[in-house]
Amino acid sequence: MNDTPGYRPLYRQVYDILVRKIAEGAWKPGEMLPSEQTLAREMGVSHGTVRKVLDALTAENLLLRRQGKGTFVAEHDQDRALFRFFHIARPGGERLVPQSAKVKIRTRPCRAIEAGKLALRNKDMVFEITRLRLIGGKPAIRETIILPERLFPRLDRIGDLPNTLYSLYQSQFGITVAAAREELRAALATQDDQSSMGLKAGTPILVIGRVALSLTGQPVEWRESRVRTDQLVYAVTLQ
Amino acid sequence: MNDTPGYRPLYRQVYDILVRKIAEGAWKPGEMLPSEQTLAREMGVSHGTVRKVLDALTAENLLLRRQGKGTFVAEHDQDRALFRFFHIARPGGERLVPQSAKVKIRTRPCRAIEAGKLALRNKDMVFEITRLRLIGGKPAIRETIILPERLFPRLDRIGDLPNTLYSLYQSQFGITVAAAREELRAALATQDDQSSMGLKAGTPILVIGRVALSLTGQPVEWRESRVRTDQLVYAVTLQ
DNA sequence: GAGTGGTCTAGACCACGCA
DNA sequence: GCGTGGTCTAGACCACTCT
Repeated sequence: MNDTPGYRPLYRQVYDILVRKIAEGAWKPGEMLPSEQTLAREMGVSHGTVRKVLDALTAENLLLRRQGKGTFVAEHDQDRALFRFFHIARPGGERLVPQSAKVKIRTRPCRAIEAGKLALRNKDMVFEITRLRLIGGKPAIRETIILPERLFPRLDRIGDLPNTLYSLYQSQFGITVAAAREELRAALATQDDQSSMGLKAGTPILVIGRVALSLTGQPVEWRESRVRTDQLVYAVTLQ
Repeated sequence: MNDTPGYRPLYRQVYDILVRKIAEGAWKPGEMLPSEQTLAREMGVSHGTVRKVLDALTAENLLLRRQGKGTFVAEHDQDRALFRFFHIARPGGERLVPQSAKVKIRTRPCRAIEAGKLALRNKDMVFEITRLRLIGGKPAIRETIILPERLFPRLDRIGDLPNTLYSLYQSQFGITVAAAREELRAALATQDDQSSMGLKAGTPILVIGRVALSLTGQPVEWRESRVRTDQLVYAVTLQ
């Protein structure tokens, strides 16, 4: 019947249906899904098959299950989810929550490199957010964030952008960041880096480029973070 | 009855038994495990419980399952496993296999910082391996690798160290690297960096520190990689 | 006590690899 | 044709949460 896979297991079909419904907002972040029994009945499959899918989605941080309570759509401002995409830490591993300062937002046509990262056409309009992030009260990261205007209508009308943007994307625009690709390299602090973060000329900094992907795999944000790493590191665990 | 977990599900017990047996070398890397049916019978649990555990171990890259053939202990020199701990790539994502050059090995007492990373006592003996890594034929990474002598007896008697050390650890010393913690920061190229990799003074480089952990969570290797990132990046996917 | 997820079982049938 | 893993089912019982 189908051509690409030739055959799709039942649990795969159930998986796709649930992901699509979550992406469409059939259940909002934080809301409870129907129980396993109910889902199984509605979809005409067994308890075990539904369970396998719910377990997989939980492992992917898309759902949250609590015994005795129910299965919930994961929210970005929850516990560990906060640090899923934030990897700056003190050497040794201690993670700190950064504050945002000097937040600016403007609208402009996207540049070629941004069009490539975000799968836009040249000159499509984007929002450009720039901000300074403080760790322990001291300037530590300078960020530029590019968002397609089409996906975030009237973003610039929002008064105060919150510290954790991904919660905003999710609650205000129905966009859940499900994955990200990052590329890291070393560079020298520019003039702007130096004045923003109080660095001397010739200081090396860590530059992190990130493409954030939605539930459907669509690129929704391009971000460049310029980090001073005299007191901080980028920490990652490989398993 | 127990205090810490209070209760350990059956599948958790089966999981622990299998990990221990693999760590002890009951089955060597590349060898086939008994079939699901056999394991279930021997352990007195059901097919489904064994299956749940084997699936989990497969997801952790500890086992490899092939329909129609069997379940095998994963090897480090297999396909995707090669890149599990190697994240240097060209911008955009293309991964290249690095070559090793100028490999040197010596024995010495460990330093305080290494003792901390590897949970050694001060002055425990370690092997220090230094090497230059070439990507596309050009010097790109300078590495220092510290190994506890106790875990790698007579490592210095091995003539040619292979390009992929983790395969060697596994095949010659029965040590499987199962996870790693990395910390990245930016630094300026040292004199040695400059002469080894042909860099100018004041060039920023990426410094990657890594502690590699065995199946049992024991730290077995400390490594520092100094990477030129004018043509390369450190690429990571967050999910 | 009712409803939820968590564990565990027993068994059926399918798809794949190999001799 | 046999043995392997892969899928799917139906049902039992346990553990947790809330009322």
